Amino acid sequence: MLGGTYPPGEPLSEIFLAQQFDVSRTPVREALKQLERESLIEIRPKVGTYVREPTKREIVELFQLKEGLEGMAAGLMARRGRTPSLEFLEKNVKASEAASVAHDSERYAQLVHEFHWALVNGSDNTKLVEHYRLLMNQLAFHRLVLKTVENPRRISASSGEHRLVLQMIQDKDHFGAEAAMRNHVYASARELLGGGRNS
Amino acid sequence: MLGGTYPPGEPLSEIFLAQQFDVSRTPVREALKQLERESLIEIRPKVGTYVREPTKREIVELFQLKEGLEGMAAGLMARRGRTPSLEFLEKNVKASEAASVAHDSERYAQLVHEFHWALVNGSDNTKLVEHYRLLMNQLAFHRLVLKTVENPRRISASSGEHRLVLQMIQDKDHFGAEAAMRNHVYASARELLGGGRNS
DNA sequence: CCGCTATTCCTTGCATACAAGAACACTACG
DNA sequence: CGTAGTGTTCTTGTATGCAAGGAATAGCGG
Repeated sequence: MLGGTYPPGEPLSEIFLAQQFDVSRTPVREALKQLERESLIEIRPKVGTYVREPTKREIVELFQLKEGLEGMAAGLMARRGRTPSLEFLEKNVKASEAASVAHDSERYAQLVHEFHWALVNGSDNTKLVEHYRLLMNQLAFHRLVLKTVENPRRISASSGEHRLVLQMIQDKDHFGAEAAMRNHVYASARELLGGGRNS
Repeated sequence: MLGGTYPPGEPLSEIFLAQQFDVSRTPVREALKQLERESLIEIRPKVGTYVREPTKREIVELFQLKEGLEGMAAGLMARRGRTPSLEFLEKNVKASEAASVAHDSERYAQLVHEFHWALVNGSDNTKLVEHYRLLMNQLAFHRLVLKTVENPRRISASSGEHRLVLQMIQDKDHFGAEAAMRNHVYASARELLGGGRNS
Protein backbone atom coordinates (compact mmCIF):
# COMPACT_ATOMS: atom_id res chain seq x y z
CA MET A 1 0.00 0.00 0.00
CA LEU A 2 2.62 2.52 1.04
CA GLY A 3 4.72 1.59 -1.91
CA GLY A 4 5.83 5.14 -2.28
CA THR A 5 7.10 7.45 0.36
CA TYR A 6 5.06 9.64 2.60
CA PRO A 7 7.11 12.08 4.66
CA PRO A 8 7.37 11.15 8.33
CA GLY A 9 5.09 13.04 10.65
CA GLU A 10 2.70 13.71 7.80
CA PRO A 11 -0.96 13.26 8.68
CA LEU A 12 -2.75 10.55 6.69
CA SER A 13 -6.48 11.12 6.87
CA GLU A 14 -8.60 8.09 6.19
CA ILE A 15 -10.96 9.97 3.93
CA PHE A 16 -8.08 11.29 1.84
CA LEU A 17 -6.61 7.82 1.32
CA ALA A 18 -10.09 6.47 0.61
CA GLN A 19 -10.49 8.94 -2.24
CA GLN A 20 -6.98 8.17 -3.46
CA PHE A 21 -7.71 4.48 -3.88
CA ASP A 22 -11.37 4.97 -4.74
CA VAL A 23 -12.68 2.85 -1.89
CA SER A 24 -14.54 3.59 1.29
CA ARG A 25 -12.98 4.27 4.65
CA THR A 26 -13.58 0.72 5.91
CA PRO A 27 -10.83 -1.11 3.99
CA VAL A 28 -8.53 1.87 4.45
CA ARG A 29 -9.01 1.64 8.20
CA GLU A 30 -8.18 -2.06 8.17
CA ALA A 31 -4.97 -1.43 6.29
CA LEU A 32 -4.01 1.42 8.62
CA LYS A 33 -4.63 -0.78 11.64
CA GLN A 34 -2.19 -3.30 10.23
CA LEU A 35 0.41 -0.64 9.59
CA GLU A 36 -0.04 0.56 13.14
CA ARG A 37 0.62 -2.95 14.43
CA GLU A 38 3.80 -2.97 12.40
CA SER A 39 4.81 0.34 13.98
CA LEU A 40 4.90 2.05 10.62
CA ILE A 41 2.25 4.60 11.51
CA GLU A 42 0.72 5.98 14.66
CA ILE A 43 -3.03 6.37 15.11
CA ARG A 44 -3.94 8.85 17.79
CA PRO A 45 -7.62 8.28 18.61
CA LYS A 46 -9.92 11.10 17.62
CA VAL A 47 -6.92 13.12 16.51
CA GLY A 48 -5.26 11.75 13.42
CA THR A 49 -2.95 9.22 11.79
CA TYR A 50 0.69 10.03 11.27
CA VAL A 51 3.68 8.40 9.59
CA ARG A 52 5.87 7.17 12.41
CA GLU A 53 9.50 8.15 12.74
CA PRO A 54 11.58 5.38 14.31
CA THR A 55 13.85 6.58 17.06
CA LYS A 56 17.57 5.97 16.86
CA ARG A 57 17.22 3.50 19.70
CA GLU A 58 14.59 1.55 17.78
CA ILE A 59 16.85 1.38 14.75
CA VAL A 60 19.62 -0.06 16.88
CA GLU A 61 17.22 -2.55 18.42
CA LEU A 62 15.99 -3.60 15.01
CA PHE A 63 19.53 -4.20 13.82
CA GLN A 64 20.23 -6.27 16.91
CA LEU A 65 17.21 -8.38 16.06
CA LYS A 66 18.31 -8.58 12.44
CA GLU A 67 21.67 -9.87 13.58
CA GLY A 68 20.05 -12.53 15.72
CA LEU A 69 17.46 -13.68 13.20
CA GLU A 70 19.83 -13.82 10.24
CA GLY A 71 22.37 -15.61 12.39
CA MET A 72 19.70 -18.12 13.31
CA ALA A 73 18.80 -18.56 9.67
CA ALA A 74 22.41 -19.18 8.71
CA GLY A 75 22.76 -21.78 11.43
CA LEU A 76 19.57 -23.55 10.45
CA MET A 77 20.50 -23.52 6.79
CA ALA A 78 23.91 -24.97 7.53
CA ARG A 79 22.25 -28.06 8.98
CA ARG A 80 20.25 -28.75 5.84
CA GLY A 81 22.87 -29.83 3.35
CA ARG A 82 22.39 -29.16 -0.35
CA THR A 83 19.18 -27.29 -1.14
CA PRO A 84 18.01 -25.04 -3.98
CA SER A 85 18.58 -22.11 -1.64
CA LEU A 86 22.21 -23.11 -1.23
CA GLU A 87 22.72 -23.28 -4.97
CA PHE A 88 21.10 -19.88 -5.32
CA LEU A 89 23.45 -18.53 -2.66
CA GLU A 90 26.46 -19.92 -4.49
CA LYS A 91 25.48 -18.17 -7.69
CA ASN A 92 24.68 -15.03 -5.76
CA VAL A 93 28.10 -14.86 -4.12
CA LYS A 94 29.82 -15.34 -7.45
CA ALA A 95 27.76 -12.55 -8.99
CA SER A 96 28.42 -10.35 -5.97
CA GLU A 97 32.15 -10.76 -6.31
CA ALA A 98 31.89 -9.89 -9.97
CA ALA A 99 29.86 -6.79 -9.19
CA SER A 100 32.36 -5.91 -6.48
CA VAL A 101 35.37 -5.90 -8.76
CA ALA A 102 33.35 -4.08 -11.40
CA HIS A 103 32.41 -1.40 -8.86
CA ASP A 104 28.79 -1.78 -9.87
CA SER A 105 27.37 -0.70 -6.52
CA GLU A 106 23.77 -0.67 -7.70
CA ARG A 107 23.88 -4.26 -8.87
CA TYR A 108 25.77 -5.20 -5.73
CA ALA A 109 23.07 -3.68 -3.53
CA GLN A 110 20.45 -5.76 -5.31
CA LEU A 111 22.52 -8.92 -4.90
CA VAL A 112 23.03 -8.23 -1.22
CA HIS A 113 19.29 -7.90 -0.81
CA GLU A 114 18.77 -11.23 -2.54
CA PHE A 115 21.52 -12.87 -0.49
CA HIS A 116 19.93 -12.01 2.83
CA TRP A 117 16.47 -13.05 1.77
CA ALA A 118 17.68 -16.28 0.21
CA LEU A 119 19.47 -17.11 3.41
CA VAL A 120 16.42 -16.47 5.56
CA ASN A 121 14.21 -18.44 3.22
CA GLY A 122 16.82 -21.17 3.20
CA SER A 123 16.34 -21.64 6.92
CA ASP A 124 13.20 -23.59 6.03
CA ASN A 125 11.41 -22.00 8.98
CA THR A 126 8.29 -20.15 7.84
CA LYS A 127 7.79 -18.50 11.22
CA LEU A 128 11.29 -17.13 11.15
CA VAL A 129 10.66 -15.83 7.65
CA GLU A 130 7.47 -14.17 8.80
CA HIS A 131 9.12 -12.42 11.73
CA TYR A 132 11.99 -11.38 9.49
CA ARG A 133 9.54 -9.88 7.04
CA LEU A 134 7.95 -7.84 9.81
CA LEU A 135 11.36 -6.69 10.95
CA MET A 136 12.47 -5.65 7.49
CA ASN A 137 9.23 -3.77 6.90
CA GLN A 138 10.20 -1.51 9.74
CA LEU A 139 13.73 -1.05 8.49
CA ALA A 140 13.16 -0.95 4.76
CA PHE A 141 11.12 2.22 4.65
CA HIS A 142 13.64 4.14 6.63
CA ARG A 143 15.71 6.38 4.45
CA LEU A 144 18.78 5.57 6.52
CA VAL A 145 18.86 2.09 5.10
CA LEU A 146 18.01 3.09 1.58
CA LYS A 147 21.24 4.94 1.05
CA THR A 148 23.25 2.08 -0.35
CA VAL A 149 26.74 1.93 0.98
CA GLU A 150 29.02 2.89 -1.85
CA ASN A 151 32.27 2.66 0.01
CA PRO A 152 34.39 0.35 -2.21
CA ARG A 153 36.32 -0.98 0.77
CA ARG A 154 33.11 -1.92 2.55
CA ILE A 155 31.73 -3.57 -0.56
CA SER A 156 34.84 -5.69 -0.91
CA ALA A 157 34.77 -6.66 2.76
CA SER A 158 31.06 -7.41 2.61
CA SER A 159 31.57 -9.64 -0.38
CA GLY A 160 34.23 -11.56 1.50
CA GLU A 161 31.93 -11.96 4.48
CA HIS A 162 29.23 -13.37 2.21
CA ARG A 163 31.66 -15.91 0.88
CA LEU A 164 32.70 -16.86 4.38
CA VAL A 165 29.10 -17.46 5.40
CA LEU A 166 28.54 -19.52 2.28
CA GLN A 167 31.66 -21.57 3.01
CA MET A 168 30.47 -22.32 6.52
CA ILE A 169 27.08 -23.43 5.23
CA GLN A 170 28.69 -25.63 2.61
CA ASP A 171 30.80 -27.21 5.34
CA LYS A 172 27.66 -27.71 7.42
CA ASP A 173 29.31 -25.79 10.24
CA HIS A 174 26.15 -24.35 11.73
CA PHE A 175 28.06 -22.82 14.60
CA GLY A 176 30.51 -21.03 12.35
CA ALA A 177 27.81 -20.04 9.89
CA GLU A 178 25.81 -18.34 12.60
CA ALA A 179 28.85 -16.54 13.95
CA ALA A 180 29.96 -15.44 10.49
CA MET A 181 26.52 -14.17 9.58
CA ARG A 182 26.17 -12.28 12.84
CA ASN A 183 29.53 -10.70 12.32
CA HIS A 184 28.55 -9.67 8.82
CA VAL A 185 25.25 -8.10 9.89
CA TYR A 186 26.97 -6.35 12.76
CA ALA A 187 29.64 -4.94 10.47
CA SER A 188 27.08 -3.73 7.96
CA ALA A 189 24.98 -2.10 10.67
CA ARG A 190 28.04 -0.47 12.12
CA GLU A 191 28.88 0.95 8.73
CA LEU A 192 25.37 2.39 8.39
CA LEU A 193 24.94 3.64 11.93
CA GLY A 194 28.44 4.90 12.36
CA GLY A 195 30.03 2.60 14.94
CA GLY A 196 29.27 1.90 18.57
CA ARG A 197 27.46 -1.25 19.55
CA ASN A 198 25.04 0.42 21.95
CA SER A 199 23.05 3.51 21.10
CA MET B 1 -10.25 -10.96 23.74
CA LEU B 2 -9.91 -14.72 23.41
CA GLY B 3 -9.12 -14.99 27.09
CA GLY B 4 -10.98 -18.25 27.30
CA THR B 5 -10.73 -21.23 25.06
CA TYR B 6 -12.62 -21.77 21.87
CA PRO B 7 -12.20 -25.22 20.41
CA PRO B 8 -9.99 -25.32 17.31
CA GLY B 9 -11.83 -25.53 14.04
CA GLU B 10 -14.89 -23.96 15.60
CA PRO B 11 -16.54 -21.29 13.47
CA LEU B 12 -16.57 -17.82 15.00
CA SER B 13 -19.23 -15.75 13.30
CA GLU B 14 -18.79 -12.00 13.56
CA ILE B 15 -22.41 -11.43 14.42
CA PHE B 16 -22.27 -13.97 17.22
CA LEU B 17 -19.22 -12.39 18.80
CA ALA B 18 -20.77 -8.96 18.33
CA GLN B 19 -23.77 -10.01 20.38
CA GLN B 20 -21.51 -11.63 22.97
CA PHE B 21 -19.64 -8.38 23.63
CA ASP B 22 -22.63 -6.14 22.93
CA VAL B 23 -20.93 -4.19 20.18
CA SER B 24 -21.40 -3.99 16.44
CA ARG B 25 -19.60 -6.09 13.86
CA THR B 26 -17.08 -3.36 13.02
CA PRO B 27 -14.83 -3.55 16.10
CA VAL B 28 -15.21 -7.32 16.11
CA ARG B 29 -13.96 -7.45 12.55
CA GLU B 30 -10.92 -5.34 13.43
CA ALA B 31 -10.04 -7.62 16.31
CA LEU B 32 -10.47 -10.71 14.15
CA LYS B 33 -8.23 -9.20 11.48
CA GLN B 34 -5.52 -8.78 14.10
CA LEU B 35 -5.91 -12.35 15.29
CA GLU B 36 -5.64 -13.50 11.70
CA ARG B 37 -2.37 -11.58 11.32
CA GLU B 38 -1.12 -13.43 14.39
CA SER B 39 -2.11 -16.75 12.82
CA LEU B 40 -4.50 -17.50 15.67
CA ILE B 41 -7.56 -17.70 13.45
CA GLU B 42 -8.25 -18.17 9.77
CA ILE B 43 -10.71 -16.01 7.87
CA ARG B 44 -11.94 -17.65 4.69
CA PRO B 45 -13.58 -14.90 2.64
CA LYS B 46 -17.31 -15.23 2.20
CA VAL B 47 -17.20 -18.52 4.06
CA GLY B 48 -16.42 -18.14 7.73
CA THR B 49 -13.87 -17.58 10.47
CA TYR B 50 -12.31 -20.51 12.24
CA VAL B 51 -9.95 -21.08 15.16
CA ARG B 52 -6.69 -22.14 13.61
CA GLU B 53 -4.96 -25.36 14.53
CA PRO B 54 -1.17 -25.02 14.37
CA THR B 55 0.50 -27.84 12.53
CA LYS B 56 3.17 -29.90 14.26
CA ARG B 57 5.72 -28.36 11.96
CA GLU B 58 4.67 -24.87 12.98
CA ILE B 59 5.00 -25.79 16.64
CA VAL B 60 8.54 -26.99 16.01
CA GLU B 61 9.34 -23.83 14.07
CA LEU B 62 7.97 -21.68 16.87
CA PHE B 63 10.11 -23.46 19.43
CA GLN B 64 13.16 -22.97 17.23
CA LEU B 65 12.38 -19.27 17.16
CA LYS B 66 11.80 -19.28 20.90
CA GLU B 67 15.21 -20.83 21.40
CA GLY B 68 16.83 -18.17 19.26
CA LEU B 69 15.02 -15.19 20.72
CA GLU B 70 15.44 -16.20 24.35
CA GLY B 71 19.08 -17.00 23.69
CA MET B 72 19.49 -13.54 22.22
CA ALA B 73 17.80 -12.02 25.24
CA ALA B 74 20.10 -13.87 27.62
CA GLY B 75 23.14 -12.69 25.71
CA LEU B 76 21.98 -9.11 25.64
CA MET B 77 21.11 -9.16 29.31
CA ALA B 78 24.52 -10.57 30.20
CA ARG B 79 26.14 -7.46 28.77
CA ARG B 80 24.15 -5.10 30.93
CA GLY B 81 25.55 -5.68 34.40
CA ARG B 82 23.36 -5.24 37.43
CA THR B 83 19.78 -4.27 36.62
CA PRO B 84 16.43 -4.61 38.36
CA SER B 85 15.69 -7.47 35.99
CA LEU B 86 18.78 -9.30 37.18
CA GLU B 87 17.76 -8.94 40.82
CA PHE B 88 14.32 -10.19 39.93
CA LEU B 89 15.90 -13.19 38.23
CA GLU B 90 18.00 -13.95 41.28
CA LYS B 91 14.96 -14.00 43.52
CA ASN B 92 13.07 -16.02 40.95
CA VAL B 93 15.72 -18.73 40.75
CA LYS B 94 15.81 -19.03 44.54
CA ALA B 95 12.05 -19.37 44.67
CA SER B 96 12.13 -21.88 41.84
CA GLU B 97 14.60 -24.06 43.66
CA ALA B 98 12.43 -23.91 46.74
CA ALA B 99 9.36 -24.89 44.75
CA SER B 100 11.36 -27.65 43.11
CA VAL B 101 12.36 -29.34 46.35
CA ALA B 102 8.82 -28.81 47.67
CA HIS B 103 7.41 -30.53 44.55
CA ASP B 104 5.02 -27.62 44.12
CA SER B 105 4.69 -27.99 40.37
CA GLU B 106 1.99 -25.37 40.04
CA ARG B 107 4.03 -22.67 41.71
CA TYR B 108 7.07 -23.81 39.76
CA ALA B 109 5.22 -23.41 36.45
CA GLN B 110 4.30 -19.85 37.40
CA LEU B 111 7.89 -19.06 38.33
CA VAL B 112 9.18 -20.52 35.08
CA HIS B 113 6.80 -18.27 33.20
CA GLU B 114 8.05 -15.25 35.11
CA PHE B 115 11.68 -16.29 34.58
CA HIS B 116 11.39 -16.36 30.83
CA TRP B 117 9.53 -13.09 30.61
CA ALA B 118 11.88 -11.35 33.02
CA LEU B 119 14.81 -12.50 30.95
CA VAL B 120 13.31 -11.24 27.71
CA ASN B 121 12.36 -7.93 29.28
CA GLY B 122 15.83 -7.75 30.76
CA SER B 123 17.30 -7.71 27.27
CA ASP B 124 16.33 -4.04 27.19
CA ASN B 125 15.29 -4.43 23.56
CA THR B 126 11.64 -3.45 23.08
CA LYS B 127 11.53 -4.84 19.55
CA LEU B 128 12.74 -8.19 20.74
CA VAL B 129 10.10 -8.13 23.47
CA GLU B 130 7.43 -7.33 20.91
CA HIS B 131 8.41 -10.18 18.61
CA TYR B 132 8.62 -12.52 21.58
CA ARG B 133 5.12 -11.51 22.63
CA LEU B 134 3.82 -12.34 19.16
CA LEU B 135 5.60 -15.66 19.26
CA MET B 136 4.25 -16.61 22.66
CA ASN B 137 0.74 -15.64 21.65
CA GLN B 138 0.90 -18.38 19.08
CA LEU B 139 2.30 -20.91 21.51
CA ALA B 140 0.42 -20.00 24.66
CA PHE B 141 -3.04 -20.83 23.45
CA HIS B 142 -2.02 -24.25 22.31
CA ARG B 143 -3.11 -26.92 24.72
CA LEU B 144 0.15 -28.75 24.16
CA VAL B 145 2.02 -26.05 26.03
CA LEU B 146 -0.57 -25.63 28.73
CA LYS B 147 -0.01 -29.07 30.16
CA THR B 148 2.65 -28.17 32.67
CA VAL B 149 5.42 -30.65 32.87
CA GLU B 150 5.10 -32.41 36.16
CA ASN B 151 8.00 -34.77 35.80
CA PRO B 152 10.03 -34.19 38.98
CA ARG B 153 13.29 -35.04 37.25
CA ARG B 154 12.63 -32.47 34.55
CA ILE B 155 11.68 -29.85 37.12
CA SER B 156 14.91 -30.40 38.97
CA ALA B 157 16.95 -30.25 35.78
CA SER B 158 15.10 -27.18 34.60
CA SER B 159 15.77 -25.43 37.87
CA GLY B 160 19.46 -26.18 37.52
CA GLU B 161 19.46 -24.81 33.98
CA HIS B 162 17.86 -21.61 35.21
CA ARG B 163 20.59 -21.22 37.79
CA LEU B 164 23.26 -21.83 35.18
CA VAL B 165 21.80 -19.12 32.93
CA LEU B 166 21.65 -16.76 35.88
CA GLN B 167 25.26 -17.53 36.76
CA MET B 168 26.41 -16.75 33.24
CA ILE B 169 24.54 -13.44 33.27
CA GLN B 170 26.02 -12.55 36.64
CA ASP B 171 29.46 -13.29 35.23
CA LYS B 172 28.68 -11.14 32.20
CA ASP B 173 29.48 -14.10 29.99
CA HIS B 174 27.12 -13.23 27.16
CA PHE B 175 28.36 -16.08 25.05
CA GLY B 176 27.82 -18.65 27.77
CA ALA B 177 24.50 -17.13 28.78
CA GLU B 178 23.15 -17.42 25.27
CA ALA B 179 24.34 -21.01 24.94
CA ALA B 180 22.94 -21.98 28.34
CA MET B 181 19.58 -20.39 27.61
CA ARG B 182 19.35 -22.04 24.21
CA ASN B 183 20.16 -25.37 25.74
CA HIS B 184 17.49 -24.87 28.37
CA VAL B 185 14.81 -23.93 25.86
CA TYR B 186 15.78 -26.81 23.64
CA ALA B 187 15.61 -29.25 26.53
CA SER B 188 12.21 -27.95 27.59
CA ALA B 189 10.85 -28.14 24.08
CA ARG B 190 12.22 -31.64 23.68
CA GLU B 191 10.43 -32.65 26.86
CA LEU B 192 7.16 -31.24 25.57
CA LEU B 193 7.40 -32.45 21.99
CA GLY B 194 8.86 -35.80 22.77
CA GLY B 195 12.42 -35.66 21.44
CA GLY B 196 13.84 -35.25 17.96
CA ARG B 197 15.23 -31.94 16.83
CA ASN B 198 13.46 -31.92 13.48
CA SER B 199 9.79 -32.68 13.02
C1' DC C 1 -33.02 -45.14 -4.33
C1' DC C 2 -29.40 -42.25 -6.29
C1' DG C 3 -27.62 -38.26 -8.64
C1' DC C 4 -28.02 -33.66 -10.34
C1' DT C 5 -29.65 -29.04 -10.09
C1' DA C 6 -31.59 -24.91 -8.44
C1' DT C 7 -32.62 -22.24 -4.62
C1' DT C 8 -32.20 -20.50 -0.16
C1' DC C 9 -29.52 -19.23 3.79
C1' DC C 10 -25.44 -18.23 5.69
C1' DT C 11 -21.08 -16.03 5.77
C1' DT C 12 -17.82 -12.03 5.11
C1' DG C 13 -16.70 -7.53 2.36
C1' DC C 14 -17.85 -2.86 1.57
C1' DA C 15 -20.12 1.65 1.79
C1' DT C 16 -22.26 5.10 4.40
C1' DA C 17 -24.50 7.62 8.17
C1' DC C 18 -24.00 9.03 12.77
C1' DA C 19 -21.56 9.82 17.29
C1' DA C 20 -17.82 11.39 20.24
C1' DG C 21 -13.87 13.81 21.18
C1' DA C 22 -9.89 16.83 20.41
C1' DA C 23 -7.60 20.81 18.38
C1' DC C 24 -8.01 25.30 16.76
C1' DA C 25 -9.73 29.84 15.92
C1' DC C 26 -12.39 33.51 17.24
C1' DT C 27 -14.50 36.49 20.53
C1' DA C 28 -15.31 38.72 24.71
C1' DC C 29 -13.60 40.18 28.98
C1' DG C 30 -10.11 41.57 32.40
C1' DC D 1 -2.65 43.59 25.01
C1' DG D 2 -3.24 39.10 27.13
C1' DT D 3 -6.13 35.43 28.51
C1' DA D 4 -10.00 32.65 29.30
C1' DG D 5 -14.10 30.88 27.34
C1' DT D 6 -16.80 29.10 23.67
C1' DG D 7 -18.09 27.46 19.27
C1' DT D 8 -16.74 25.39 14.94
C1' DT D 9 -14.54 21.93 12.31
C1' DC D 10 -11.60 18.50 11.80
C1' DT D 11 -10.35 13.77 13.10
C1' DT D 12 -11.30 8.77 14.24
C1' DG D 13 -14.77 5.24 16.40
C1' DT D 14 -19.04 2.83 15.85
C1' DA D 15 -23.38 1.06 14.04
C1' DT D 16 -26.03 -0.47 10.26
C1' DG D 17 -27.63 -1.50 5.59
C1' DC D 18 -26.57 -3.60 1.31
C1' DA D 19 -23.87 -6.53 -1.94
C1' DA D 20 -21.39 -10.70 -3.34
C1' DG D 21 -20.25 -15.26 -2.99
C1' DG D 22 -20.06 -19.98 -1.21
C1' DA D 23 -22.21 -24.01 1.03
C1' DA D 24 -25.80 -26.81 2.29
C1' DT D 25 -30.21 -28.43 1.49
C1' DA D 26 -34.45 -29.42 -0.61
C1' DG D 27 -36.63 -30.69 -4.77
C1' DC D 28 -36.81 -32.99 -9.08
C1' DG D 29 -35.63 -36.25 -12.64
C1' DG D 30 -33.73 -40.62 -13.87
